[in-house]
Amino acid sequence: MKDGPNIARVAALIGDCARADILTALMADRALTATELAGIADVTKQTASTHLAKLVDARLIEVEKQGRHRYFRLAGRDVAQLLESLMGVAFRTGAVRLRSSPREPALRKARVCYDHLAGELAVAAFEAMMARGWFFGHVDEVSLSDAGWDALAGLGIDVSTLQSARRPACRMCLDWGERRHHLAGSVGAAILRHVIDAGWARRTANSRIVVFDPRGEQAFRDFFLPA
Amino acid sequence: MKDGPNIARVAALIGDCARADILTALMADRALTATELAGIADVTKQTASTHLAKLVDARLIEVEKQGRHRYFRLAGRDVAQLLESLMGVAFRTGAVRLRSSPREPALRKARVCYDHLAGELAVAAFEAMMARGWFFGHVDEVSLSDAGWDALAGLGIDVSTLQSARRPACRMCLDWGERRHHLAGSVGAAILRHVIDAGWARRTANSRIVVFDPRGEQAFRDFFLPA
DNA sequence: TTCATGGTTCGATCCTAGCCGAACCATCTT
DNA sequence: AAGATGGTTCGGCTAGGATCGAACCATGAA
Repeated sequence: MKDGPNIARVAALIGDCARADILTALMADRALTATELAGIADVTKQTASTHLAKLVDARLIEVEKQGRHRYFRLAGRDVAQLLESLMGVAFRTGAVRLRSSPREPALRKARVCYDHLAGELAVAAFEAMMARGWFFGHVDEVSLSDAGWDALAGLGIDVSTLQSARRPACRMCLDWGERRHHLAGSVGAAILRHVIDAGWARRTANSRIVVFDPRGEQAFRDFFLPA
Repeated sequence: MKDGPNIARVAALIGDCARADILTALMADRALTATELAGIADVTKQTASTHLAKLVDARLIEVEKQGRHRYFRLAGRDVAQLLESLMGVAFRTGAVRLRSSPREPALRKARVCYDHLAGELAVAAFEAMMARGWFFGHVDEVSLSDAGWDALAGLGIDVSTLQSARRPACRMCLDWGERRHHLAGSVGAAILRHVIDAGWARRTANSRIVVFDPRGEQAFRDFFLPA
């Protein structure tokens, strides 16, 4: 009957509550894992999994594997814009839904990601290190430069002991709070170890939050984020 | 869990094929009656009636009674914008509707696509315009050049009135029959309007076919497809 | 290695919503 | 008035798809 793009297929995908919740969350929260999204949409993991598969298949979202996690994000600007348009219309027509979502500031600031540091501090530190030329390489493959090697030695981190066949020394890891990368790999793990061992911060019992004490945060900033 | 507008409800409304067809037909800025829309969506009157009631209830379309007819139109610019966004995403993701049935030759030659001209003539005209440097830009973003501006002014089309923040003036639209692009956007719509207003061609009642009369086709070719 | 956790696949259930036939109402024509 | 046409409402049928329990695979931790 018609030619042109099939808008019904796309709209129907967004037209399910669970999937709409997922997409909306990805608009605000940047990159999230499948189980997080299942919680947000208030469905089981299985259900979320099938929804996510459909969204990926339709190229509305993209996935990035990282270890046993899968991080999902919107596939492009046009999808975000489409969602905004939808919100505009939904708002004008009075189709509003109210609920609230508290968010943990401490978790956003600094937390553990597997065995390395994540959060605002970690992202800022990584970007500063990059800017100072401590690393070279592309997105997937990053290596420590001589300058980086020396700098870390100044912290007492001996990089030579971290070289291992089993595990890359440096890796970039997508930060779900910031949607930018922070440092992973054995060097990233060594830095977290140093942060804890030097008494700059401590890990909390049953959460991933890393609590810096004021002097520790200052020391961290002095070293990684010089003005 | 979430707050904000309920986008799922709106998206689900558009997510039905019949309703999507109805909305798409209404994008051409013309008010259509219920039975016309039933024909376009290829459903019975009853079915169309319930669909239209839902769309009106959700304030996506508006209705105007006139005698025993009821004329429907889109409820606002935001709805049109939303539909365009949907088309953009649907097009990028390759969700295009296949229709393999043998085509009427008239339909293949010239027809209405939303609110602009499609078909062999439209594709040829667009390619000739490109070749003559009336446009510049990439695939997704095309703009009118000074030469194009002047040329259209020669037809009596004042491009300055077509500039709108809501809608791109020029867009490329894939012609399903030809598998090549023709011109969409407000400039494309203005050209179709001129073709009709100048008496070069007329739209048919219940189909998308555009019928050129011989002299009109000659005038169209003289202007857009000079030898 | 064994265990725990993140994620997927399968099968079955259940329910929504689209669809149409038929009857009905409303408006114009004759 | 009767007839024709545009449009709606009602009831029942049906298909598609959202959902979850359970079992399964993959990866990291102990």
